[in-house]
Amino acid sequence: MIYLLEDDISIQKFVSYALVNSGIEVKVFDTPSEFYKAMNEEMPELLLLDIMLPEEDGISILNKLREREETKKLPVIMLTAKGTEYDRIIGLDAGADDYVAKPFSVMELISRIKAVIRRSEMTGTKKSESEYTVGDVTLCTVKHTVKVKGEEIRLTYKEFELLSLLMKNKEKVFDRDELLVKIWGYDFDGENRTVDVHIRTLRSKLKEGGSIIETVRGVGYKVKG
Amino acid sequence: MIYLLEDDISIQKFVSYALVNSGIEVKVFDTPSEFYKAMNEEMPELLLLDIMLPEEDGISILNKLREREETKKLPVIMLTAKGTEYDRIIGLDAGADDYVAKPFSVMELISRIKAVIRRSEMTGTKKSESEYTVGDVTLCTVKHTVKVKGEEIRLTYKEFELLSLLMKNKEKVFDRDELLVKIWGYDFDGENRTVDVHIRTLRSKLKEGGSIIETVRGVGYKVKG
DNA sequence: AATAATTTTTAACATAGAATTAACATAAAT
DNA sequence: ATTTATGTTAATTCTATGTTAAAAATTATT
Repeated sequence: MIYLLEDDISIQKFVSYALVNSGIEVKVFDTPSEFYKAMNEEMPELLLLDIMLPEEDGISILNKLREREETKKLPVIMLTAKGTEYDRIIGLDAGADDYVAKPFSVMELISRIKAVIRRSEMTGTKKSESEYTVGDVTLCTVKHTVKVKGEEIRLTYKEFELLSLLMKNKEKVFDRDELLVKIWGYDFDGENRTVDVHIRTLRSKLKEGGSIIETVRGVGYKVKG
Repeated sequence: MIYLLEDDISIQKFVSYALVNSGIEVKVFDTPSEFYKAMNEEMPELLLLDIMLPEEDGISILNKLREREETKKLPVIMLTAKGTEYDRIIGLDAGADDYVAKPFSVMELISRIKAVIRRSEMTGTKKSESEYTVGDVTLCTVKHTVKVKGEEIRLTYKEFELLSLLMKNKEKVFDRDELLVKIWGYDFDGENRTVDVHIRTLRSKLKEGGSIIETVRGVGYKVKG
């Protein structure tokens, strides 16, 4: 779950459309107060924060977040109006993890979000957050490695993403279209069955560990818990 | 992690921008009291200390630091207002490791910081923190040397920084943008592929040792553990 | 200041590796 | 038994990275 704090409606629409299409959940807030309220209920994985906002500017919000222990390490990407050097500096100064200058492309935003999340998983050094184990299979997002009974398995990019998504959400069934959107992106217009082939190579590469991936006939695939 | 104790906002911004761009973490403090509080929680690698401060001047702070056993050897660089001979002398006298006169350039500051840290690593004789070995490759940040099977390899600045970052974080995958930010700086707006070329020359210079650098297809590079 | 040497970056092309498709095989459901 | 969904395989297409050399920028030298 990602939070977007942005008052400009057109950007709100653009961003949430882009993210939802990429299988990323978003909650949008117009004002800092709404955002603060939500933060007390559920913590997002990442915050997209506009610099120019009503009530209170983005930098000030960021500073507050960095002061509180619970939000100190929350990954934040700043959305800056024109990518001016000044915005850049103060954004970074306050400890943003990245910044994106408007106007930005969907692709750029998505890849930055993914990169920041990967990095934050890394620096968190919370093994718990970067390492997932199911049965004999252990996956580490930081090192980008997968081990089955201690033996390292070489996976390609898509294979890794696929396994990683399934393992992070074990027990949950993903249908093929969902997987396509989340891993291949909304603009992928290829065959559905591509997923099957990847599942097949995954199972075969994981050997004994391959049995953690279950076929849910008529629906899709899941990793059993 | 470096601490900056400085009340002038423009210098705060300038310095932290410069450091973050060079992949150095900074925490900024406006007042001595904030700084002292932080010192009890986490000790920095180095302190950038302005001479003119509210509450208590820099020289006095430095003297206090030198009195306490835990902070006796903390590397300190003084920031002096005009670089007058007078400030210079008392700053050094109190045991600063270096001083930099405002206004200073980014490059100057960075290189001084690195020099002071390098020296302090040296006298500390903490081999553990200045020398890294992976496979046949040994890198020493103090001497700024790299050896493969005992044979010394000449690396350029960027090559060294790159190898050093990867070796200090072995197993961790860095994507190209991350490497660009950490080594080239935030404002580098060149090609992504520049990284590849440096990786290539590194591998080739390291000969047999080059195999410690792994390509993680679709993501970036890492040094295998 | 001019020149030479070195380092860094860009750009173009080559290649290895991965993703996709399509065709056929097999197993589950009706 | 027939239909439908998934498994399997291998050829094809596409993409990321490797590689090279030249241009640009930086630094050292005269």
